[in-house]
Amino acid sequence: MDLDEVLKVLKARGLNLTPQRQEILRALLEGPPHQTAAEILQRVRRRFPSVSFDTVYRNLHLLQSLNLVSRTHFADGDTRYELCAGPEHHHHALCLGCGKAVDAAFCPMPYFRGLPDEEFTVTGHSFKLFGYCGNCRRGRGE
Amino acid sequence: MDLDEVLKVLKARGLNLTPQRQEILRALLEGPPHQTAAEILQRVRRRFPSVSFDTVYRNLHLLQSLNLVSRTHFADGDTRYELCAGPEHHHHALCLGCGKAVDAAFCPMPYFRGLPDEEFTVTGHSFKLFGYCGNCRRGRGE
DNA sequence: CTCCTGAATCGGAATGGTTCCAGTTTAGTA
DNA sequence: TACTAAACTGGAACCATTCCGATTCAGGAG
Ligand SMILES: [Mn+2]
Ligand SMILES: [Mn+2]
Ligand SMILES: [Zn+2]
Ligand SMILES: [Zn+2]
Repeated sequence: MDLDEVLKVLKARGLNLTPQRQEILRALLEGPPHQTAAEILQRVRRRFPSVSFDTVYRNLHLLQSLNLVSRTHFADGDTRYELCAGPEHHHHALCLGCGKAVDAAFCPMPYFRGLPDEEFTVTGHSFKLFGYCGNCRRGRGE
Repeated sequence: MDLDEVLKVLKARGLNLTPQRQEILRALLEGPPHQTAAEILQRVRRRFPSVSFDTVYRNLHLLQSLNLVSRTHFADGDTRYELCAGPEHHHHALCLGCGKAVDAAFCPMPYFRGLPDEEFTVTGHSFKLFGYCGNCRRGRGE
């Protein structure tokens, strides 16, 4: 997943390549994974000090609608964003001690066989694991 | 799951059985499943018009900590609560059209075999399905 | 029954992440 | 270079939830 690749998608949709928009993408590419909107804003403001929250959110929403960014609600309540390549997806294991997230390879959907007696068309799903990472487990009993 | 049963648990913990607390439980028992905090408050105020949001939230938190109430973040963003009997749990299919939730029997955890290469102790999980119920599917294409 | 005390409640203010908005700037095009 | 739709800005608005100081009350001791 590289910057030019993303820009190509945006251009294909006739979207303007503003400097702010590109800087938000750079923040997602070069910063740590799973950043909050505020963290992304802070990073973007290094180069463009006047960027507003509205701009960050507007672009994150846009990128989500293009399946270029995914949003996850973490354990501590805050919402974090990360780049994702197209329709692919992954899930997370969230540490209740330090709040960090680990990407998890497991996806439950292959095991799902449809709702037994309800008429319902499934278009998406969400799966999360909660627990304690090695560090935090040692910091507590056991 | 009946009122006296819950009250027994509370008493066992030395918690006061205030009228407001009992009325919140009645709202959960007698009202529709998956109510928001505001809906619960509205129902409780029929009998106790001066109950505050603080009281509703405080009690919902308390009941969660006792595994008597579970909280779910629904598709439209609002948070809904329901009674649950002890450590048992279930998951939900959420309609993106009307916002309604259907309880789902499927739980993915029996199929989960641990994180491949990460040291992580799993203590909980979350699973949700998104899609369209029969009604809303008809109201759209297909 | 009355008294006492920690638990619980109340009303209203504060919080914080997100969204809205009116006015201004700008990317892309001809 | 001029035009226009798209995008940006700054700050206000929103709204579910939390916080807080003052007040009331449930349950137990005497
Ligand atoms: Mn991830
Ligand atoms: Mn349910
Ligand atoms: Zn999946
Ligand atoms: Zn489960």
